[in-house]
Amino acid sequence: MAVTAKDVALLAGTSKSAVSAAISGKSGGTVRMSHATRRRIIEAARQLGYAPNPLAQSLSTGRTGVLGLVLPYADAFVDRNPFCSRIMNGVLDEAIRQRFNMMLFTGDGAGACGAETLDPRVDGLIVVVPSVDNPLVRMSSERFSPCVVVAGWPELPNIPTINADDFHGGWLATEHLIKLGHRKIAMFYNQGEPEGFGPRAEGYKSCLLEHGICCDKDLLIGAGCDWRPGFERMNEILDRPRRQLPTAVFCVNDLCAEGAMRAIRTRGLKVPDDIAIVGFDDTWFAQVTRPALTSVRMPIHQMGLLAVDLLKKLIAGESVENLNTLLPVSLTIRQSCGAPPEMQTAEDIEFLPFDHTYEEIINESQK
Amino acid sequence: MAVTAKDVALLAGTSKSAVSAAISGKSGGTVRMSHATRRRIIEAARQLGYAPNPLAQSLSTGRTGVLGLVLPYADAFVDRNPFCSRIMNGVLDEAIRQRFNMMLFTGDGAGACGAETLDPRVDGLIVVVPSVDNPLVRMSSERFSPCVVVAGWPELPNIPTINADDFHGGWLATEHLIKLGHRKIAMFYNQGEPEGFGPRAEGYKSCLLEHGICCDKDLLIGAGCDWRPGFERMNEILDRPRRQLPTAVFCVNDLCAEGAMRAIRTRGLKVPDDIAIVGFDDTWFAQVTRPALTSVRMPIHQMGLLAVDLLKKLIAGESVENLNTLLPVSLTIRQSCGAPPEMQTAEDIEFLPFDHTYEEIINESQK
DNA sequence: GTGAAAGCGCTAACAT
DNA sequence: ATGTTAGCGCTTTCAC
Repeated sequence: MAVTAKDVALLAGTSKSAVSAAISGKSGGTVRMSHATRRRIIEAARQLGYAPNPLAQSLSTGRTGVLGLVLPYADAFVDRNPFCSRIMNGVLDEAIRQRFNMMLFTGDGAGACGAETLDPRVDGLIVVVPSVDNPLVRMSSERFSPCVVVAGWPELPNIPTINADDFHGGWLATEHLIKLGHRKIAMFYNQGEPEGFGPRAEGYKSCLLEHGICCDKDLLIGAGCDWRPGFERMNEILDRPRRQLPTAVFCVNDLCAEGAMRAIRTRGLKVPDDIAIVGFDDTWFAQVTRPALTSVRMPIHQMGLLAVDLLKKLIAGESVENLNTLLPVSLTIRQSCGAPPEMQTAEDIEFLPFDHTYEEIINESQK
Repeated sequence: MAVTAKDVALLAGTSKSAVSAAISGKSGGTVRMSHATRRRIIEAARQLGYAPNPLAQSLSTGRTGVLGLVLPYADAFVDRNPFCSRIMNGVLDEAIRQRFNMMLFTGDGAGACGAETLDPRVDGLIVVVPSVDNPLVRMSSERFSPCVVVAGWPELPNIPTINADDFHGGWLATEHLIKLGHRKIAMFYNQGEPEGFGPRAEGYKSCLLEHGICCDKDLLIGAGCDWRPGFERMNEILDRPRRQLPTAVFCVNDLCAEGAMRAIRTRGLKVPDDIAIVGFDDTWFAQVTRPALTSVRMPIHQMGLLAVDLLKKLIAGESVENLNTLLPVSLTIRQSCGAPPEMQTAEDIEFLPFDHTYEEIINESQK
C-alpha cells in the first residue's frame, strides 16, 4: 500500500488534519499552523514520497479535476471520423494546458447518455453528440455538474453550446456552385437532425431562394454523416433519368461527400466533370480524396478549446454571458467542383500537423 | 446530492451491505440473500434511480476500471504526430470495447513520469514514451499497478513491451534504396535514443554491411522524431560540397522525412530526382506529402489493441508468457524514392478512415 | 495554533 | 440468511 497522510503525520509528530492543511497549502478555515510545523510536515512528506490519494480527495471534496468527453459512438474516438478526432484534439489540448485530466465516454447510439454520464468521477462534461436530448439535460440539473454541448443544439434551454455557423456554411457552399453555373444543385442533409433539415440545409435553401432558383424537393435528400449514406443516396440518384440528374451535390459533410464521389466513380462518371461535389468540415480528409474536396471549413480545433474554457468557468461557478457561441466558417476551394485554378485554395501543406502550435490557434481565434 | 445506497436500503428495509451485494450481483462471500429481498432491493434502486458512486467504490475496492494512457508530451494527444494519434486510437478502440474507461496523462518531457503516474485512479498504465526510465519502473513495482510499454524499451526487465520490428524496418528501407541503385545513403536517427542509434539505425547499418557498402559515419546523423530536426539536419547537409552529398536519406520517421523534403524543396532541389527519401510509420501523413512518402509501415493500431489486452491480463493477475511482443513491418512504396510505377504500392484510398472496422483489424492481425 | 472526530459512499469481514 | 461494523484516505468543522 502507498504511504498515507497518517504515516506522514506520525513521522512529523502531528495529526492527519495538519498534514492535509499543510500539503494543500490552505491556511484557510480554522487551521493555521506555525511555519515550523508546516515545514516539518512538508519535509516528512517529501521524505516518505507522500502524495494525496486523489480518489479519497475527490470522495471527500466532490471535486475531481477531471473533465469528461462524450463522443457519439466508440469509433468516434478513433480516426473513423476526422471531425471527431479534431474536436477531441482541441479539447484535449486545452484540457491538458489547463491541467485538467480527461476521461472518455461514449454516448452509445444517438443521443444516448447512460448512467455513466452522471459520473461523479468528472467535474463536468463536454458533449459532442449529434442529437442531444433530455437525459443529458436532466443530468445537468440534477447534479451540480455542468456540461457544454459542442456541435449540437440541445432541446432544452440554458445549456451552453458551441457551434460553427452551419447556416452560413450551407450558404457559402451553395453560392459557390451557383457561381460556377450550376442550377440543379442537390443537397444531402443529415436525416438524423432532430427537426427539419438542419441549419446546413437551411443555408442551402436560403441561398437558392436568394438567387431565384426554385428549391426542388427531389433534390433535397436525406442522407447522413457517414460515407455509406452518401454512397447509397448517390447510387439511387444515378438511377434517375439523365434529365433529372443534378449537376452538383452539396453534402452534409466530407465523409458523405466521399461516399457520393465513390458512387459516381463506380458508375464510370467523373467528378467534377459530370457532377460537382462540395463537402463540409474540411479536415485533412478533404485533402486526400481524389479529386480533393471543396469543403466548408469550420474552426473545429478552436471549438474544442472553447468548450474546455467554458466548462472550466461553469465548474468554477462563474456565470457565462454568451450561452450560444457561433463561430465563423469559410470555403476551401479545391478540385471537386471544377473551379478554375485561380479560385482554388493553394494546396497548403502548411495545414499538416506541424504548424498547429497552440499560440497560432489562439492568435487565429483572436483576430 | 445523488441518491446513495443508504437511501435504497431505507426504502427496501434492509441494510447497506445487502444493497451492495444485490446490486453488484455478487452472491459470493458470506452474503447470500433470498430472491425476495434481492428483488425488493433492485426495485427500490430502480425506483430511486440509484447507481453506485464509482469513486467510493474504487476507494473501497482499490479497483477503478480505468486505464491510463501516457503519451510523451501534451501535443502528442493531438494531431501533432499521426503516430501517436494512431496508437491512441488503437488503445481507445480496444479499451472501449473491453469496457474500460480511459484517462489521459502526459509524461511531460523525455521519459518523465511524475507523481500523477502512480495515480490510484487507474488500474494500470499504457506508456508510450520514447525513453522509458527508472521512475516509471519503480512505480510499477512499488504499487501493484501494472504497466505496458508501447514502442519503447525500458531499461529494467520484467516490464512487458509491445514493439514493431524496427530493426527489420530499417533493413527494408535501406534495401529498397540500394535496389534503386543508391550507394551514398544517409540515415537520420533519433538522437534521443537511450543508447546507440536505436534499432532502426542498426537495421540500416546491418543492411549496408550485408551489401558490402561501407557505413560512412558522416552519413549517420543525429536528428529526431519531428520535422524540425529533419529540416535542420538536411539544411546542414546541403551545405556540404556536392561530392559529399548523399543521394538518399532514410529518416527515422515520416515527420522527420517531411522536414528533410522541405529543406530540399527550399534549396530548389527535387525529391526524388536529387535526393531520395524514405520515412517510417506510414500513417495517413505519408500519403499527403508531396511527393508521397515511401515509408515503413508498422501495425500501429494493432499495437494499441494488444497493449490493452496485455494490460487487462496483468490487471487480472494473469501471468504473461511473451513479455516482449515484436510485430512485423512492411515497406509501402510511393514516389519519394523514384521507384518505377510498377513497384509502387497502389495509392489505396481504402486506407482512409471508413474501412477501419474492428473486425478487419483483428482479421488482419491473425493472418 | 493544534488535534479529535465525523463523514464522503461504498465494500467485505464479521457477528447474529 | 440477514444485519452490523469497520475501514478505504482524505477534508473539514469543531472543541481544546
